[in-house]
Amino acid sequence: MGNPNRDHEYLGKLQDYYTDYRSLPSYAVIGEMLGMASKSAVSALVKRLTLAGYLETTPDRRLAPTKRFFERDLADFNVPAGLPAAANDAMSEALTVDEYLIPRPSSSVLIKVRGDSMVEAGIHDGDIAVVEKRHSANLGEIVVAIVDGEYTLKELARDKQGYLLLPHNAGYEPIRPQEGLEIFGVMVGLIRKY
Amino acid sequence: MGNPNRDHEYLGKLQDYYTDYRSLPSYAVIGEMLGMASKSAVSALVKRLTLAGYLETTPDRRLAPTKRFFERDLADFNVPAGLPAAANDAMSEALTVDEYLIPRPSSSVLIKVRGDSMVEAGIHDGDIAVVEKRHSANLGEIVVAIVDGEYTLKELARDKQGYLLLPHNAGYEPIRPQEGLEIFGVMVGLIRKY
DNA sequence: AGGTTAATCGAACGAATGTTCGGCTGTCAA
DNA sequence: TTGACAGCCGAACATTCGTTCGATTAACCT
Repeated sequence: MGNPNRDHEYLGKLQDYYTDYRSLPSYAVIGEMLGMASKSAVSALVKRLTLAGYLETTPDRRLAPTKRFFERDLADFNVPAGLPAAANDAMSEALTVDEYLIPRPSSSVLIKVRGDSMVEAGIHDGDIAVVEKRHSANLGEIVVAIVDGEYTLKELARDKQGYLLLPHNAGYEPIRPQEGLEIFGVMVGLIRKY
Repeated sequence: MGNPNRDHEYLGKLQDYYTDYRSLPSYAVIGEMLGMASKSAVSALVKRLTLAGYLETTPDRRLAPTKRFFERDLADFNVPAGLPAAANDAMSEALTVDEYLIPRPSSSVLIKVRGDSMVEAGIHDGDIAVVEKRHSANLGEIVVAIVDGEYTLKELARDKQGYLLLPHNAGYEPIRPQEGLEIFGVMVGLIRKY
């Protein structure tokens, strides 16, 4: 072959570039970066990396990194033997916490929780709730509702008299909305910092 | 003006797109996405978003998101009554979820919580703990400790007999390490997904 | 040695890119 | 009402994009 396979090295430089700019350069610039004089060489490289699963083409024909693009060498991890199940399985395919918690940024809002009416559901004062804006919710979901002009975080429930909002704290009473119940959004995640 | 300022809405759609593809579309595609018929409108929008600090241009003239692009609006819970749509006005600050939770990536580990020994501290089975690797901890901190070769998440405490690990669940007994107590790290954050 | 194949070069090409400028329209303040 | 102005349209434009194809080079195989 013309050369030992330097694709891994090339990939590394692309990863560095993307880390710096959150964007991939054009073929011309890639060639410059990697020391290639022709764009056709870059084109071939891109084909190889695409085949290997590191790059892909968006529906509108733009070059974009795949999830695998962000994989790091296992050697970097240096895991002590017997580490408790690291959260890789939980985070599954997400590369960042942000992506894990917020799949649809435009319809999600972060809301700081005030009060202790939900402590028994593991939601404390000062926690941050990830709320997906919706006007409907299922029973049993934790929702941000607007009751008498005030925002409140409770579990959505219903009995024979209609909908009601359940706190998760023995010291609080369920709320029965007087005039209509308006749902602001549904809680889909929780963030806490110690 | 020709229109109320919809830039925030436009930004949201760009964020959604980038979340899906890790790449920004061309002006033509942006226009399609946002319902603009002319690329010049997109060009103007990009200028506005660049001025506002959400976008930037790489050294080789490619459009790229900035760090601020990934910030999320954080609303406080007791927002004054008003139209639900007006809630965006009540944003107090903005933060990036990753930086907020993981200030020191190289020394932090995500660990999935197993069991219910800490439920009364609002830590449930299946939650993900953000753990900062350290070999020492202060009393009262929640730590990942290694006891008899097993990893466990508990509060660090001490009495006249020495160190002990406190569960936060009435059904569990405190653990008194037999031979030495090894600290793996300290819990600094919590992530939960519903 | 001869043959094969992978990686690159160099040049040419049509398609797509982002910029620019004049004109239109709806909103706001005076 | 009038004027200013922000947002958008539409078209023209030079630049840059990524693709393609034939030729060249170097490692590997038999």
